[in-house]
Amino acid sequence: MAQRKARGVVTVADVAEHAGVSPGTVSKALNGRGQLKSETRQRVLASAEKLGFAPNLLARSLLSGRTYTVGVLTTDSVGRFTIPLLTGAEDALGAGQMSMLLCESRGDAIREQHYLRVLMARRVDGIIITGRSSNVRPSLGQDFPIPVVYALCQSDSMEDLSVLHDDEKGAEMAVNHLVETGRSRIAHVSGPPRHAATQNRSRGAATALAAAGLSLVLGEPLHGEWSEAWGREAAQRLMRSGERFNGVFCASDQIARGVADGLREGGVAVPEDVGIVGVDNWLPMAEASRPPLTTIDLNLAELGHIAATRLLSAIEGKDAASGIERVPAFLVKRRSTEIG
Amino acid sequence: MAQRKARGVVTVADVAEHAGVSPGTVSKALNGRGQLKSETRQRVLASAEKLGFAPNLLARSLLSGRTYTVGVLTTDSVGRFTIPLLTGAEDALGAGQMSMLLCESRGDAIREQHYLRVLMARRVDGIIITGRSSNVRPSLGQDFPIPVVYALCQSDSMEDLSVLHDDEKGAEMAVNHLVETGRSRIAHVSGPPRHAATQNRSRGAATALAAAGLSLVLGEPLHGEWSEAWGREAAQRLMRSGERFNGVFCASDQIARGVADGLREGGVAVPEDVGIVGVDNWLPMAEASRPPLTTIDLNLAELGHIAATRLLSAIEGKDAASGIERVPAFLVKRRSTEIG
DNA sequence: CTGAAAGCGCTAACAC
DNA sequence: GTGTTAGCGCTTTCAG
Repeated sequence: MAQRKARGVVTVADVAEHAGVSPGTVSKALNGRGQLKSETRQRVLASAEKLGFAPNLLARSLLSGRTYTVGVLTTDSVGRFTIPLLTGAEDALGAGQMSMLLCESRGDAIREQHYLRVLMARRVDGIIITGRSSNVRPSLGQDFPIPVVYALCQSDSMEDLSVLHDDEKGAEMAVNHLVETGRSRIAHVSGPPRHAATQNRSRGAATALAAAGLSLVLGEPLHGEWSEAWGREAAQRLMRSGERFNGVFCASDQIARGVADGLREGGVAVPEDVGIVGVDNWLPMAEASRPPLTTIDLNLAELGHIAATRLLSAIEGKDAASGIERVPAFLVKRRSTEIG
Repeated sequence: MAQRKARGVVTVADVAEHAGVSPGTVSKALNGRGQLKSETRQRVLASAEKLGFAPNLLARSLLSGRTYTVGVLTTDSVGRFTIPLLTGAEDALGAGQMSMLLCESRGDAIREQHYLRVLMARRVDGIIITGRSSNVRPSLGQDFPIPVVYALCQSDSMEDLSVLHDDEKGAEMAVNHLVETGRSRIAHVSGPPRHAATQNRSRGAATALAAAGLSLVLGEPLHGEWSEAWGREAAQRLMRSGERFNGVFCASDQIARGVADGLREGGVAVPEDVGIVGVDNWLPMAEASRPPLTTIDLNLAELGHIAATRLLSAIEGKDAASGIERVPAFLVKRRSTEIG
C-alpha cells in the first residue's frame, strides 16, 4: 500500500506504546472490560486522549460482525414524505449509535438491485425500505439474509413488517370532526381512484359517515389529481351541483386549499358556511391557505421512529414483528373548521 | 464471538474451497488482477456466483484505508432545499461507487461534534457539510484530517471550498427578464433583511436595474417574512402607494404567489398589467399559483452534484479547490410574465 | 492484573 | 499460473 501510517491515524498500538502497556490492555481500558488496575486504566485513557485516538469502527465491525449501520432504500426519490420519516428514523437509530446509509433507487428496479447488493457488501445490520408508492410492492423475500422493515410502503408479503400511516382512521377523524362541529351535509374531494391512499381515505370517510347516520353529498367521492387546481374545480362542481353542503373532507391539503379558494371566490364563506378538513398537515399549504386548514397529520416522523425501532429489535434478535403496523394519525385544528 | 459462521456469509475461503483453488487466486479472479488461466478464472467466478458470494467491503476497506463512503452532515434538519442537493450528490457519488452516510445535526453544535466523531471513526473518505443557514458558518479547520466540502452553506474560511447557489446572478436574470418583457417600473418584494439570500438577491436586482438605466419602484426593497401572507400584504402596499409599477421581482416563490393573489384580488391583471418573477422553482407553489410563476431555479441538484464531484477530486488527491464556487441559476418561464 | 497470540475477511507481495 | 504468507486495526481468549 502506498499510504503507510497515513496522517494522524492513531491506532491502539500507538496508544499502547505511549502508555507503556500492550494493545490488549488498551482495548480493555477503552471499553471498560476485564480487570484493570484503575491507575493503568487512567493512564491509557490519558494517552488515548492525548494522541487523539479514534477507534477504527471498521476493524471492530470486521471482528464483531456488526456494523451498527442500517441501509435506507427509498424506492421513489427522496421527497416531501420521506423527510420526516428519515428524521424519525434517525432519532431512534441515533440513540442506539447506529448510522444510516442512504440510497435512492428512484423507482428503477435495476438500481434497487444494485443498492441492495451494495448494502449487503457493506454488511449493514438491517434495511428500511421506504417509498411513497402506497400501493403494495414486492417483498425482498423471507430468505433475505438480514432484517428488513418496510416503511410508508407495503410489502406484498405478510411475513414482512410494513409500518404504514393510517389513512382510514385519519379519514374517520376528519369526518368526525366535521360532524362534531355541526356539519351534516359532507362532500368528499379526493385523489386519483387507483391510489391506495385515495381508496383508504374514502373508506374511512364512509365508515364515519355511516356511524353518524349520514351519507355523502352527491353520493360519491369526487376524484381528480392531487392538485390545487383540482380542488378549485371540485369546488365549482359542488357549487353548481345544486346540492346543499356544509362540510368538505379533502384527501390532501393541496386539494383542500384549492377547495377553500374555489368556495371563497364563489361567495361561500369558510368556515362559516362550509367547514374544510385536509390531509397531510403540510405547513406551506395548510398555513398559507385562506383560511388556514384543519388537517390530518399522518405522523410520519413517528412512523419513521417506529420503523427504525422495530428494525433494531429484529437486529437484536428479539421477536421480529410482521404484518402491518398502522401509526395513528392526529387532527390539527385550524380556522377552516372553526365555529362560533 | 457468539455467532460463528452466521447465516449465509460466504467468504473467499469458501469460494476457494468450492473452486479448488487458494483464497489469493479467488481474489485475483474476482478483481481481474494478476495472471490467471482464463479457465481458472471462469471456474472461480462460477463458484462465487453459485455460492452467492458478496465480498465484505469492510475487510477490503480495512486494508485499503478507503471506505468509499462520504458523510453528509446537514446542519439544520433535512429540508426542502436539501433534497435536490442529496439527489445531485448521489448521482455524482454513485458513479464512483461511493455511498452516503447521512447525519442530521439540527443546528445543535453538540450533535454536530458527535456526528463528526462518528464519521471519523467510520473512516469516511470525505465529508459534505450542508445546511440552509446561508449565512456563514465556522470552518472545521484546515487540519481536519479528511477532505471537506461545504454545500449550500458557506465556510468562514476561504481555505475551504464552499459550493453555493448564485442568488445575485439569479436576481439579475429575474430583473432582466422583466425588462426584456417590457417592464420598466419594477418593484422588489423580499425576505428578512438579515438573511444573506435577501441581501444578495437585492444586490443582483439593483445591478440589473442600474444596467438597464432603471431604478426600483419605491426606491427600496420591501422586506418581510418568507411567506405568502407577506406577499399579499406587499401587494396591498404597492397598490396603495400610488406608485405605478408593471413588474415585481419577488425573492421567493411563496412571496411571489402571495403577490400574485394580492394583485389579482385588487383588480390588477397578471401578467397583462404586471409581470411577476419568483425564486426557487418550488413546483407546488410555482405551478399552483394563478397565474403559474416565472421563477429562478437555483439549480440545487447541480449544486449537490458539483459539491460531490469536488469532494471526490479532493479525496483522490487532485487539486483541492478552495474559496467559493457559485452554481449558475436559470430562468423558468411560465405565465406570470407572458406577453402578447 | 497484564501480556501474548490468534483471528475477523480480504488483498498484495513474494515464492514456487 | 497459482499457492503461501503476512498484515490492515481491533478484540478476545488464554497464559502467566
